[in-house]
Amino acid sequence: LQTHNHLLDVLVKSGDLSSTEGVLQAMLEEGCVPNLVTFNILVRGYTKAGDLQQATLLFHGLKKYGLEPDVWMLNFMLQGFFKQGKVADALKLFQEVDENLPDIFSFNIVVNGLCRSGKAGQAWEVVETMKARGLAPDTVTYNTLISSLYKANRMSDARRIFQEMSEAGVQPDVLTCNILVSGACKDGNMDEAYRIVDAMEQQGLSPNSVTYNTLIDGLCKAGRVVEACQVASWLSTQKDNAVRPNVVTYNTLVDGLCKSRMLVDALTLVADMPAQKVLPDSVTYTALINGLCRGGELKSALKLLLGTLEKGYIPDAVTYISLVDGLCKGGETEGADQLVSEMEERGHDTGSVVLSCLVSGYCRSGNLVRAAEVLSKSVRARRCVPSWVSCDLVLQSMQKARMWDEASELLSQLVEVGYEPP
RNA sequence: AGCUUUUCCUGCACCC
Repeated sequence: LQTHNHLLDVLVKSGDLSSTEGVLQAMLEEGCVPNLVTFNILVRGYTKAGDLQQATLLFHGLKKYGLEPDVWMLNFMLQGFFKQGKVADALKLFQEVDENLPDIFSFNIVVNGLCRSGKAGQAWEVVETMKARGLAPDTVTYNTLISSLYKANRMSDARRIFQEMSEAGVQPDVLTCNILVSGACKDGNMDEAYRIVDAMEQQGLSPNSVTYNTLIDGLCKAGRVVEACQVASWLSTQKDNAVRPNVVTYNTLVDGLCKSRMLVDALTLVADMPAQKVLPDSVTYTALINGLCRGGELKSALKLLLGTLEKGYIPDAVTYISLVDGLCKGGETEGADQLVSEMEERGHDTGSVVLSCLVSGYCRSGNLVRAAEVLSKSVRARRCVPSWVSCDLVLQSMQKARMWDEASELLSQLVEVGYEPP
C-alpha cells in the first residue's frame, strides 16, 4: 500500500494524472485496498490540475469505500478551491464540515485564500473563529496576515500585527523576517530593510536567498541599481549555496538594470549567467525584451525571442505579451498581429491582456477600424472578456473621429458581454 | 504508527 501510495504521489507531483488510474486499477487487482492517504494523493492531484469536479466526486464518493474524508482531504479541497478563485465553494465546504475537523492548516489555508482574494475582513473573522475554537494563530497565520497587509499597502497595520505576534509569544521565523524586509522596501525605507537583515544575523535567523533577493529588488525599485549589483556580487563570493545568486537574483537585477536604462549592463549580465551555472528563464527574457522595446530596440527584442526559440526554448505567454505590447507601442501593429497568431498556434491563451495591447496599439496609430475589428472578433469568438478600459478607449476614439455608426455597432456587441458605457 | 496539505523574493497591457 505504501509503495503504491508513494508511486501515486510521484505521478501526481510530476503532473501525470492519467497514469494514476492504471495504478489504482493495479492496486485493486492485487487486492490492495486504497486507504485515505491514497485518495488524498489523488484529490491533491486533481485539485492541482484544477479539476475540482473530479476532486469533489472523490471527496463525496469516499463513503462507497467505507471511508470518511479527513482533515488532509479537506485541506486539499480548500486549497484547490482557493487556487481556482472559487472562494464561495471553499467557504461553503469549510462551513459544511464538522466543526472539529478543521485544524490549524485548514484555518491557515482559509485565511490565506481570503487575504489573496481581497477579503481581509472575512479573513479576520476566521482568525477570531479559530481562536474561539481553541486554535491559536501560529507563525504561518501571522506571516500570512502581515504579508497581505503589506501587499495592501497597510504598513502601520502590518507593524501592529507583527507587534501582536510578538506579544502573543509566537516566534518569528525567516519567512516573517523576509516579509518584514519586503514591507520595509515597499515603504521605501531601505535603511530599515538593512537593519532587519542585520538583526536576523544576530538572532540566528540566517538570511537566505529570498531575503537578499527581496533586498536587491527593493534597491532596484528605489533606483539604487548599482548598490543592488554590489550586494549581488558580494553574494557571489559566498560559499553557502543558500545565499548564492540564483535565477531570481539575476532576473531581479536584469529587470532593475533595464528599467534604469542600463541595457548594455543587463545584456552583459545575462551573457554571464551560464558561466555562473545559472540559466536564464522566461522571466529573464521577458525583462530583457521589455527593456529592449522601451529602448526602441524592437529588432533586437524580436531577435532575442527568435534566438531563444532556436535554442529550443519555449517562451511563455507573458514573454509573448511583452513583445506584442512592445511592437504595438512602436507602431509595428502588423508584426504584433503576426506574433499573436503565432501564440495561438503554440497553444497560448491570447486573453484580455493581448487584446488590450492590440487595441490600444491600433487606436494609437489611428486605425480604429482594425481596433474595433479585433475587439469584436474576440468578443464574438467569446475568446475572452475584454478589459472595459480598452472598450472605453476604442469607443471614445471613434466618437472623436465621428464614426458614430461604427461606434454604436461595436457598443451593442460589447453590451452583450456585460460592458456598461461610462 | 508511518506515507500526502498551509505562509516569503523576480517579468507583461489598460486603469491608477
